[in-house]
Amino acid sequence: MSQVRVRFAPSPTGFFHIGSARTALFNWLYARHMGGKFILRIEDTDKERNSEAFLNVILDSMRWLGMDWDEGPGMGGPHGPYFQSQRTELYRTKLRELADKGRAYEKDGAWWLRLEGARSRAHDEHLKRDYEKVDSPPMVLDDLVRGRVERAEDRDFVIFRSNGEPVFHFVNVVDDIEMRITHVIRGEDHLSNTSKHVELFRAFGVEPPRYAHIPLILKSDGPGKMSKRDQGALIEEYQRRRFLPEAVRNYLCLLGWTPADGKEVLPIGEIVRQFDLKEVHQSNARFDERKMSHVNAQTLRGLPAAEFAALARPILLETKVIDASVSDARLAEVLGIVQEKVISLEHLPEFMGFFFTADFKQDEGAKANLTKKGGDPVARVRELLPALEAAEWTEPALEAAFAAVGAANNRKPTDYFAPVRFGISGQGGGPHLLSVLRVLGRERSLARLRAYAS
RNA sequence: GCCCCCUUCGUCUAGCCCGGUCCAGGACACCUCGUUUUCACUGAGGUAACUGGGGUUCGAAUCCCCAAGGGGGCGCCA
Repeated sequence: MSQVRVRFAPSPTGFFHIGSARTALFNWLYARHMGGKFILRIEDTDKERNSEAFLNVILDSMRWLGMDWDEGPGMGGPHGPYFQSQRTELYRTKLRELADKGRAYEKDGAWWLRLEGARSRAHDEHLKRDYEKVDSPPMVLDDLVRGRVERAEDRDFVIFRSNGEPVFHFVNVVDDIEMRITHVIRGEDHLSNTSKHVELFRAFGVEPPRYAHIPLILKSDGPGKMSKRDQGALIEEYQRRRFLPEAVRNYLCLLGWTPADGKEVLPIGEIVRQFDLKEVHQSNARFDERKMSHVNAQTLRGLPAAEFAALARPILLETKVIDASVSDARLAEVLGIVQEKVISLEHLPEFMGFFFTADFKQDEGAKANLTKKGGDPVARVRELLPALEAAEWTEPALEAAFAAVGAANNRKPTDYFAPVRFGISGQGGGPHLLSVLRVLGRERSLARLRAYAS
């Protein structure tokens, strides 16, 4: 069997949404799994909306998600150019080829594909009354994910507009032929178009590729498939919100495909190894950002500390939580207790800002919670302070101090936890309190608690 | 209107091809309890589904038919 060649063929509209990303991803996965080629072809035939900036939206997101292409923009390749806008001469040549064969004809200034046999609706006036069903064997498509699908194309259709430009179906097929595409993996919204495409392949006398129509991604709330306008539909949003690209990619894989062993968070190499079109689902999936967040959090936790630090430092610098003077060692100390609790890099600044400044914000919700519980947090801190001041600054010793004060005041040690946390960080949650105290350090911790208690 | 595809917990799904091991398993979310914090961590539990109706069969989530629901396509858009 010859080498697998798949392509992703977006049109640069200025958006790169999650559905396109998933289609690209499945193509990429299949190419990598099969040791084939992944081709990126830009369908920029629509001159109205076509610019370098729009193209870059796509290329940036592709790179961010780690989908590298073997042929296409910036890569070249033996079947270029990879921009349809540069292939217009080819399309004219191919149209002429069909016309010469009698498979294309002109009508109203446009060019139409003539279907074979009785199905062709010639433009003769007397046939124009339209629609009498023509008995013809349906096209049988053996789709790699949907199995046997039957559909008959029963009317001629336009392949070249009267303005001289070819239509999508035509260029798509011509390019797939020229680029030797072996498998077409695309959204189910193209399933009904496939009969047109197969007709075109046959008209050219070329064996059609194998098709795999993958399920669509539905919007998380209302009806219908996800569109550019929906919340969370654009890849760049997740980039901006500092999701890990590998986590977004991982989640996208889960929309329409399931790892055999049920382990959902896994490295891309493992996904490439396991992925197969035969296991792609047939039904549409609803997008769920909460699950994607979960995948993100899990992935974050699994990162080696050095890698986590390399991601965190620029974010903390940018948000002025730290400045360049903060050493790697100090940062590592703080990140060490933060990494397993935080769910997104986006939250890092607010989550750990208090380690680097005493001038932190007080969380109103947490504050309300403190008093709602009935106790007086300031009084608790006052009761505790002497014991902390006397304690050796290690977690076991601090723990013992909490216990002793609790016992002396007939309280649970944990009654002191929330007030202390709030006093030193202004927050209601965070890493384990004893480790926060340890990492924050004795002087800073005590100073903040004294200030809080007064 | 015509055509095509799909249909298991709220959501993502396993199981369906090769009917009994499924009073349906996992994950997210939610709830409860625990972990020396109220937490986004972590641990243990819990609520929750085979769209409906007919068949076939000793037996159906699994096979067949119909209906309903959902999605998509029907353009000189891509």
